[in-house]
Amino acid sequence: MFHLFDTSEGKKTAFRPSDATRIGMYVCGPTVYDAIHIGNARPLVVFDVVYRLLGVLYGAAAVTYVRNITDIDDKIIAAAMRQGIATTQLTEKTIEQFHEDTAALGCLVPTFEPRATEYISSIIAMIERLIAAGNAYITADHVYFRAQSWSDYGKFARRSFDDQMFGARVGIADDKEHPADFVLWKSSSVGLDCDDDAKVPQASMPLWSSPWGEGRPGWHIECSAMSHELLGTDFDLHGGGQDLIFPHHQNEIAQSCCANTGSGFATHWMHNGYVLVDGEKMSKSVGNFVQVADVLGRHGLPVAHRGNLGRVLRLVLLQAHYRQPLNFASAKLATAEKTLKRLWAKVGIVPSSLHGTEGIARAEGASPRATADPMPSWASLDAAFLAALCDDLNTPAALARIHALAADDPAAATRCLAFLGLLPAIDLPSDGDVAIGGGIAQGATSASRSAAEAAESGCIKSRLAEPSFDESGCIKSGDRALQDALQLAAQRDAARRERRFADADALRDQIEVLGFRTEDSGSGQSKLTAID
RNA sequence: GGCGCGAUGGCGGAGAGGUUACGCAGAGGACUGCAAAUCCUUGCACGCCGGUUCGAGUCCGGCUCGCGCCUCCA
Repeated sequence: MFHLFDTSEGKKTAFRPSDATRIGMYVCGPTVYDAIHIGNARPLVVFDVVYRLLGVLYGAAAVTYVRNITDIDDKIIAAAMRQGIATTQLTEKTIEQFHEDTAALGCLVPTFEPRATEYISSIIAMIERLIAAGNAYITADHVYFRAQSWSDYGKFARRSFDDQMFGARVGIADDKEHPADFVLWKSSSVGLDCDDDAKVPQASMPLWSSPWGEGRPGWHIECSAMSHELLGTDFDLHGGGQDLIFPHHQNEIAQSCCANTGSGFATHWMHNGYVLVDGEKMSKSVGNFVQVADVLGRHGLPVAHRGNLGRVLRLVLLQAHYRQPLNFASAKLATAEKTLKRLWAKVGIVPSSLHGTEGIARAEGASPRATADPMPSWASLDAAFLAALCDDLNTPAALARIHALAADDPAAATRCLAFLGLLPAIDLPSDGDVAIGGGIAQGATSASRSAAEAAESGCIKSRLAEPSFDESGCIKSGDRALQDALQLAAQRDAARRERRFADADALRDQIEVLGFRTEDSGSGQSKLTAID
């Protein structure tokens, strides 16, 4: 049984779905005005593992995973204005980029990925119910949720009205009845709520008509509306970053419980810890963020090569327990890359390269374990591995188990790696909408193909006996440095054969200048590896 | 002011009242013409002060330092 630390209870509890054949899971997705950074990537990866785990425990078909896209927000409007484009143009572009990033990170595609703009009528209906019930009120420019109208307000986030420093960070709008009230709907007359110059209402603002005039929804209401539409009044698990506990999730709960009579909303809540930089929270406003695209090579690489760097970042994110703060540093990527390469080699997977350079690895003697079921069943997964994950998603312990397994049961280790989404994927589909699968089942097929292809492609052999370098067909004809290095490697092989070791060492130095490392194997075969 | 989190070996990072976490780096060995890779072996630890206990990284109390949230945030 899966045990998780439930934010609403403040302790570890058993995950008890109300109906084990219909499990609903909702995770707050991105507001699409800019590419995601590593802090945003953490919940994507963490809850992807939760999704996989629930799929294994209850059956993939039983789990409905909803991860929304917030495509209407004042920051989006402001960013689009700054760039001189329509908001939809910006959101489409950003969503495409987002899908590329999540695919590189090895995340399965959620069951539903609803967009706020597609649920405006549900949002309006919910606001109407809140007004009718006295939980919301209308001012000249806004519709507000009346926080004090719900007696449990603040309970979830453990905050009382009396103890708060209202306006600690942002100013309090003067048409509110109480500082804790929050916006459900903004009329078209209200300017942008953002830091830059576009604070006045703009003609180009996206607008929807409503009983309160033309306007746009507030921030929290869309998640309540979408989860209600797709998962129903009550569902099993709601997740997100710790910074969403208050106010976002508290407000979602308040809205949903008030608008849907008798609702308890989500029964379990999980929140991941922050990604830090030099001990401080990574955030856009501080400017200390690293985008996922930066890690993947700033779009300088073909999509096919970004996947494995995404897997490296995925490993970095899974190496710490999800509730712990994670201090990001590029050195962690280097360490994780080394760890991952070794693990793959140990279980017999040889990806062509983690980087964009034409990588060369020798596949000989290393057979892909693609026969292992890449998205294994409950029964085929190592029990200790599964137990670690079931213990509040202890991925570091699960990874330690994989290391132990790699030595004496590579096939089992490979199944675990596949389950965690840590197999190489050098040929991700570029169209993004397929990513690595439309669900757990497809994800499996695709991951298996990737592993097999990883082992088969991008390899080249240099033999002492017959130095024929293009037999594998993996050499890029246009790659001068590689061709030169291979020539030198042939000469070096000959020199070694003739025991002219001084010449051989000199040749090795020359090859290194070209960017390749020479490695000799005991069987008299040499191999080249691209130096990072 | 309120609420919450963290401190583990050189680094990262689990665990948790008595027994190897694990990874990376280091050391020694095997292998190698030399390297690399690989394999084997190995050293290194629980912020500070008290307390409970036969026994405390682990429980209790206090302290120090760092961080987060209090209506932008994943």
